Amino acid sequence: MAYNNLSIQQIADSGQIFRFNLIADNKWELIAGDKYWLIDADEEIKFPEQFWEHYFDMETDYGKFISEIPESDEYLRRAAVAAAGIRILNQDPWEMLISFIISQRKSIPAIKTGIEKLSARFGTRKKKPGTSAKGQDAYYYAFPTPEQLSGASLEELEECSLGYRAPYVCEAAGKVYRGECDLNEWRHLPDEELRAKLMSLKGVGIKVANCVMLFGYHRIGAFPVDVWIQRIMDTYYGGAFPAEKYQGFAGVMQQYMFYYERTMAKK
DNA sequence: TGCCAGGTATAGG
DNA sequence: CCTATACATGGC
Repeated sequence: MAYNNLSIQQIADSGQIFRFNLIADNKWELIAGDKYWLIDADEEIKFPEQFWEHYFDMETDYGKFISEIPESDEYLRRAAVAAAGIRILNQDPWEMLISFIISQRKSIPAIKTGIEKLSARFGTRKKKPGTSAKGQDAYYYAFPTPEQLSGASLEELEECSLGYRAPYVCEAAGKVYRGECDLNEWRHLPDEELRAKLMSLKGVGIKVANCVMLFGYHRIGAFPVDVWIQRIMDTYYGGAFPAEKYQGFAGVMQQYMFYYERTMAKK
């Protein structure tokens, strides 16, 4: 069966995930935590396990969100049409926390490089399932666990192009590994308390906290404001996006705008 | 080749 | 409370 509101390319380019890359014509490689999936976008999408179906949030109707956009908001309408295949993935809070700490003041390609270096250095090497790849290409590196990353020295972290963020990653890894920050327990917290917990970590401000909430805890009401979203708000919304119109799912609109604006900028 | 990147911590007013 | 500034390093 074919699915609604599902575009591999749009999701891979949406900025919510950093280990989802085009490796050949319509062939995409996706690594989430310690899992790997080689997707052939020429074929009809078939989820290899239930894990991936939930990961892609297939239980949620995104058409319903789009239908909530008023006709009067022409900009958001256009954005939603252009980005209608985006879904908010159910990613791992730990991976999102580290990834978005790294993301500050970095370009998306540079973020990806840093995460790959971290994974190659501290993550577990695993065989790629479902491919005939040979040699080095037959393996991938899982995202490092808190235990693996907390074992890294500050110097080793710096060698992964983390720059001034290395101490932030070091501290977060230690606190999570030692259980001072129980990211799974935090799943039960209401939004405000969760945000406060995240921001108690050094290197996590309001924007990174909102990204971890949106992408790692699936709090789709969270609305991260970065330079792109700020520019959009200034240009089209007089400085403030009317998030109250999208109670509980403003983060979906954020993704539509972020993707659309960046796609337009490339042309 | 320089400029800038999915921001944040910190100091000073 | 609010604003200005420094910050490491890669990618284009």
